[in-house]
Amino acid sequence: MLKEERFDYILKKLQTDHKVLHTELSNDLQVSEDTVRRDLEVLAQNGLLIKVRGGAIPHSPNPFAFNERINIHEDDKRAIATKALSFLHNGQTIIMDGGTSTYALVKLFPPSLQLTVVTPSIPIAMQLMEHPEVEVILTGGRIFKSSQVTSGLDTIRMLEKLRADICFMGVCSLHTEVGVTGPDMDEAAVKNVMVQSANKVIALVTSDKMGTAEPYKVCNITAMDTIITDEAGLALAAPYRQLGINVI
Amino acid sequence: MLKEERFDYILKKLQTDHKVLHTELSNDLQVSEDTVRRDLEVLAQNGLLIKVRGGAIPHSPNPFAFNERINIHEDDKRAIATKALSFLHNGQTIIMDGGTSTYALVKLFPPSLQLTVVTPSIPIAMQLMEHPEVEVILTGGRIFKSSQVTSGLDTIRMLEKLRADICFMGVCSLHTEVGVTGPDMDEAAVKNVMVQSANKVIALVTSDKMGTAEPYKVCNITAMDTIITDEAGLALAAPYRQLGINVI
DNA sequence: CATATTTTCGCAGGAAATTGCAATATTATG
DNA sequence: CATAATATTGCAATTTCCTGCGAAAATATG
Repeated sequence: MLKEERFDYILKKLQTDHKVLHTELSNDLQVSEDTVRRDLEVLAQNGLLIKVRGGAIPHSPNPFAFNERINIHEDDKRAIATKALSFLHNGQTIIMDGGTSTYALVKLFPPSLQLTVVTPSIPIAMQLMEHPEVEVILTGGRIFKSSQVTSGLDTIRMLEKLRADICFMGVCSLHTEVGVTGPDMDEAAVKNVMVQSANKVIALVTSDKMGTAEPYKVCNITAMDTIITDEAGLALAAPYRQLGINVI
Repeated sequence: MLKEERFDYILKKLQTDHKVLHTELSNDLQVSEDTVRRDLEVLAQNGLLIKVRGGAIPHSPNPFAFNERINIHEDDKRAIATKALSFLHNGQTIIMDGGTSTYALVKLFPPSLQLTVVTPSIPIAMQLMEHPEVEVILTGGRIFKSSQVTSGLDTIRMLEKLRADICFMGVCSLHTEVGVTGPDMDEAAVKNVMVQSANKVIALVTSDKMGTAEPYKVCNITAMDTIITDEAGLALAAPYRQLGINVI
């Protein structure tokens, strides 16, 4: 067995279990614990995990913002993303907002899908770089380390010039009267431009975001064409539907 | 059996098995392990696979997957990066070109360094997102999947508006007469703007890039203020020094 | 067709990397 | 503080890698 295969195994196990133990790995890989320890040492030096006594834990590139949230409503988000897939067709230009729901969506892109994706999100851009058919355009600007998106005037300027078929909106609070809101002024401004630059706006929201509001307004709720949510969210769908919004 | 047939077999096996071993290939192809090793050497140089101890693994489409990053520990690049560090001071605005040499440099940033870094490189942006003090500005534009940088008009426009203290140039060929050249037209145009937007230009080049040229011109060699290179590169320094360029 | 040149390939021996083991230090925990 | 678990270090056995060399095959050249 090649050393690289062990690395692969360790990293995969780390991703699913969120921790690895010397003893377990020694068993799984049929090598001594010393070798496991040395493997972890190498991986740690490359920033791929963090060694701790007895084993190792994952190293989120961005401490506790993005990668933490990603596992919280994993199933819900995947369900939402699966519904969203049916809106995508070859040749479209898509604006993909940042956030874990939209990230879950691009992870589900079938390899044959041909799209142009415009996004301010670095994780989404990275994910799509592995995709053979998708053209990726990253909006420029200052990086917000907590949410791993670019923001600011440059971002807005690039989006303004754009005309997209669909905009998928990520993390936002939805409220029938307050509209779509976010926690950051700059990001809210960016989202606002996204909405304006797309023919159709689809919000991906877990139920815990529905009926809530945050300080900065993105747009009116009627700017949304479709809201895709989870089981619990559907129970709250009635008032949105009355406004003519498609909730699925 | 022709060499090309062996290549074919190796690549096919690599695709199905996700790894190949010297011993296995030697058996399958009925040639010595030395020959297998030389074959893998050729394939690796053409970027078709990655040699590892005992065999080879596929060239992962995922850009900075573990196996790629791990081999970045080339001493030359780290030595170059270490020299470059001394040019950095708190408060500066830096343009950081893409490439493995510049990537090696940002990996060495001490945690206390306070900079604003403007870059078209996604790996560099990702690396710096983990840095507590560095402000990161990513230039927007279409992503070139092979080199992991943004390029195009939007990139140029963002860089044009900028005034940076230093620009660190990455992968480029240097030639005393032809100047600085690169393999891609768009990227060369972007690099050209980088050079113009910085007060001082520092090239990070391994010796194998010195005295060579590629199709697209970035700028004259005299636009470089300093060239940082490895041991072997210093031996080729004389003609550059005669032009008033600091070579270290 | 004969000869020269280049390419390919296997082999040998020394260099380097990998791995497991044992001895020793360090840390956690009651 | 004592004891057990875990880490580190040095070392040796093994495997793998690299280099130079020569033989054979392929190719070029007159």
